[in-house]
Amino acid sequence: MHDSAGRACGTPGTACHPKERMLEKKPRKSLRRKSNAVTIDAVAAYAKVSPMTVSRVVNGRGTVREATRERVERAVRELGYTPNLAASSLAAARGTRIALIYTNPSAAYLRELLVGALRDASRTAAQIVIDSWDGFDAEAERKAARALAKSVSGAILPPPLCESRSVLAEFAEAGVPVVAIAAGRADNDISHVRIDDFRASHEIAAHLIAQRHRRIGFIMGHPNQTASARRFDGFKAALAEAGIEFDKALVQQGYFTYRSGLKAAGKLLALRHPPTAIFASNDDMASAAISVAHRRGLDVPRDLSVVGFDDTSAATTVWPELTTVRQPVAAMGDAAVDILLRDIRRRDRDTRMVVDHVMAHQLVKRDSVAPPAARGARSGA
Amino acid sequence: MHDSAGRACGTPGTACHPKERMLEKKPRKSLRRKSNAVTIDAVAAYAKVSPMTVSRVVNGRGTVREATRERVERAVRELGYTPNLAASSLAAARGTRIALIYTNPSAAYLRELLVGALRDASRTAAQIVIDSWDGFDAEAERKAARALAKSVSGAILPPPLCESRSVLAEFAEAGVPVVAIAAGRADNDISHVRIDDFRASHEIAAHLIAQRHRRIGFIMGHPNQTASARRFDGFKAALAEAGIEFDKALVQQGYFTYRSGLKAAGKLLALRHPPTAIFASNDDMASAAISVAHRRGLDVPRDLSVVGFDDTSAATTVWPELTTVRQPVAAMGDAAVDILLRDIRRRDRDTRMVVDHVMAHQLVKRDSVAPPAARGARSGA
DNA sequence: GACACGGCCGTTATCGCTAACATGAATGCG
DNA sequence: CGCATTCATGTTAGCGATAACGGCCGTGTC
Repeated sequence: MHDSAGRACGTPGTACHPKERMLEKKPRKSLRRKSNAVTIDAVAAYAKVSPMTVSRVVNGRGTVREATRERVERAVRELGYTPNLAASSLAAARGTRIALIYTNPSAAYLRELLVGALRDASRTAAQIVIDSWDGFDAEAERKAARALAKSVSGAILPPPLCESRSVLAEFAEAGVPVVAIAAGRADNDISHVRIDDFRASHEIAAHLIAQRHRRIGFIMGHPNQTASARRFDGFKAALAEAGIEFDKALVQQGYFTYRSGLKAAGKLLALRHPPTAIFASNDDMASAAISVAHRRGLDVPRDLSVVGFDDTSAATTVWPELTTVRQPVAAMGDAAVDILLRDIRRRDRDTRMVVDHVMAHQLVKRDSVAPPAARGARSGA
Repeated sequence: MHDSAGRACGTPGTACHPKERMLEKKPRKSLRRKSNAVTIDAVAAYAKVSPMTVSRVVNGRGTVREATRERVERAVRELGYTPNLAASSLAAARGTRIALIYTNPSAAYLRELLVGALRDASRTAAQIVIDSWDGFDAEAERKAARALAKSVSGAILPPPLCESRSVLAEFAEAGVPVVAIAAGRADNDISHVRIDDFRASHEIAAHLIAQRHRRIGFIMGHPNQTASARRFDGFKAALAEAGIEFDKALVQQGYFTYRSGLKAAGKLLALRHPPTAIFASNDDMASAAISVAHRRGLDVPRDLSVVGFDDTSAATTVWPELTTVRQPVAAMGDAAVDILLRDIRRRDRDTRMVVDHVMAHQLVKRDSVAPPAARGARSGA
């Protein structure tokens, strides 16, 4: 059936005749070779083993006798061998294509994620393909997921996509492993890379409290993202721990947009007893809060402290610069690719590998926080 | 000498016996395949051509009849084919790695550029490696360039790196083609992808003038970027054309940062005869201008119109949203990769290919511009 | 002592793609 | 009209690595 192979074997003078074979081995000179890099064959010859054994040693897979391993390792070292990633991932046939899908996320956020993902991808010869599903409705998303699942062997889903059950289901059905970035709660079926939103939120709220703030306004994140609730919980916990009564008049709904932050901050500052600090669930809304404060003639941080969340570029393009929580987004992208690759590789087993990778966040103190002014200072100014 | 090979051939029952070989050929059915991705063979079959022809079409190399090309292109589209990067670069043995280097650019800008570059890269099986040279001095840049030139076969340089003579020289010496993104003036030795800053600036200034603005403040861009001067020239040309006398008191130096915009706008609005509109050389500085206006109790656009430049995400995260000039940054990234690949491919000739690709910009009208209020309206409010 | 079993390592056949060469048709030229 | 050329496409042979499989050999096991 495989006609070229058949023909080759029926033809005299080819590989099928041992004697002739040896002869024709002579004119074998790679007319193709361009790179002068050392290959696995060179190492194999040097160590007097087969290329396969070298591969086993290099990848630490399979069983190799200690003496052999050492011989190979020495050869690798002495020849300065570096595996060709392209060849490796081709041969391993491990689908090496990973989708990164986004739907209108914060620009800064996506950029960081891409930077991270790419850094890892170029190390491991993985291929990132990005896809924008801006403005897709649920049905379109489902379709796109189904189509994409056919051509990639892994997918990275930043928020808010990672919360979409139907998209997740589509990938799961196709057997394509998925990593959710920064989803608030761990879903048991898929891998996650995230920070501990609760602890981070708790920390920054505690920072505000340590500066003697007692009336702290809170601007919530989008209700369809679980991270929002986590951040709110962390805030409340910090309050409770400090023995501060939770005042729900100081909480406003936001949607992670500058616009929504404007509205929420406006309401907060129009209160008869306005807060002395505002904790916004992301940097965009925190920027908006600063803008509103300025418009009302308040100085930040003297009259009002403001903190954000994420440490996106918005945090440093406003003035004063925001105190916020840094998410290591680039590292998260890196980690996501790593997890996916690992999972894809061990696809032989039926065991799907699910990891929940929680990364360290960092409280970044900048200029938007100060102790509250003495009572009456504002009207006196 | 090669003892393992010798042993194998002397051993009975192995590949050296033709008969046995034929028998074992039967059960040959790709036991290997794991990825269900669309391959070049699938496309070839669908388009009823050989894989080689598909390769030619996808890579734009060699000669293919127009009709055939279209058939293949349709097949590619309908099957959703994406070339396998690993296989491609393995076969071609061609360095297919392209560096994208950045030094602290606007986040939104880089993201767009990456998105564009990657889109093309995944189409053409190129591999993008990104590198950050944040905070490098001239010497460090030179060193990094030299090192990088050894491992990549092309480089994309967004501003301000594309203005660095020494970096350019380093790549040129190594024979690595370079594409400068959005450099203001075309350098004759390297390829460029940019918009016509002069015309774009002229256009948006004319828009302001058409709204009957006569006193227009201008915030300049960073003096070390040639695009800044181009934008300034376009502004002045529009003024001259409308017969408006150029008033240098209405021009302030800026540095493309929010912070510098704050200062410049502050000076402009503190003037005895403040402008009725401000033209900032980028969106960040325009956002700052809005912030300053708000702090002074001015309504935008009623009391002050503001326009920006670039249409980065900053343009839509402020309120009111900015009227600005849209640079097709993603498309520019795409184009840059394309140019590089084309150049790399025809490396056989000694002719270096230099192109100057000027892309179309677009005036985006949003809510930050209105005709100037009647004199005295502000104090009356 | 025959047979099963598992550690160690070699052979083979690809992975998906493309450089180089081969082929065949259309065209040019004297 | 024959033969060189060019154009358009197919064929062959790998690129450098690994999965799958099988052979050899020492160890148990009954």
